[in-house]
Amino acid sequence: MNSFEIYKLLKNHFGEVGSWWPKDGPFEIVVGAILTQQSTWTNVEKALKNLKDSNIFTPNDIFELPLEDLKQIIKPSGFFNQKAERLRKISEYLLYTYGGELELLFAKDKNIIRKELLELKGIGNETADSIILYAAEKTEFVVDSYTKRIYSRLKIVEENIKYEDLKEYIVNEIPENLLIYQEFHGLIVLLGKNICKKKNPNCNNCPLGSKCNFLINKKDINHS
DNA sequence: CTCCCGGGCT
DNA sequence: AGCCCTGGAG
Repeated sequence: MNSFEIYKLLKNHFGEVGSWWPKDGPFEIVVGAILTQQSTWTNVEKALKNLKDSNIFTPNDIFELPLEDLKQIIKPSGFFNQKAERLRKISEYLLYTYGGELELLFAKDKNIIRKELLELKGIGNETADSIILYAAEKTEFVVDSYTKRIYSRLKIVEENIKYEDLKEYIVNEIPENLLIYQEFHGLIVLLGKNICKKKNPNCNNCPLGSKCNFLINKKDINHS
């Protein structure tokens, strides 16, 4: 089973997820990408709502906000000490380098954008790719822990495959198309959080169930 | 490998 | 009470 078949099965099961990432402007996507690291989206939404309620919308708004205030505002998303400092640094960078205009950064080639993003503390592979895919809207595929878990349970790749290797593997099996990249990652997240869960996976309702023998393998291990 | 951390789910 | 969450840095 190749990645495009997986995509189609997931889309069939979950339906249209569209571009999936909430789109209230590119900067909010950047902020959301930082806040959602190792945190649930429901908690991120609380933090994003706090930001809106405090009239914080731009890199300038964040940079001018006292750090302690920012920490309190984003607290629900967890890791708030680190995330506040990183958001502040990133806002400062965008402000000084691009006058706060993300479009100036996004006008560059996606490989350049990626390199620049990765130099910022707090932005690693997945966050950089999420920003490029959903905020800059360029065809950069996003891989995450769900993707790794699903692909390794399907026995398609090894469990500890590197980020870049898994990304390369998938990209070579699907059309280079923005909406497909955006949707596929969204569908993988839906599967990973609702069905192919870390503990107690719901294999009975899995759209990939017939192609996957994760539970069977697990039982074999438990019986031996 | 360990720390960072609140909130939701079980 | 314990586990997990759309990671990243040191």
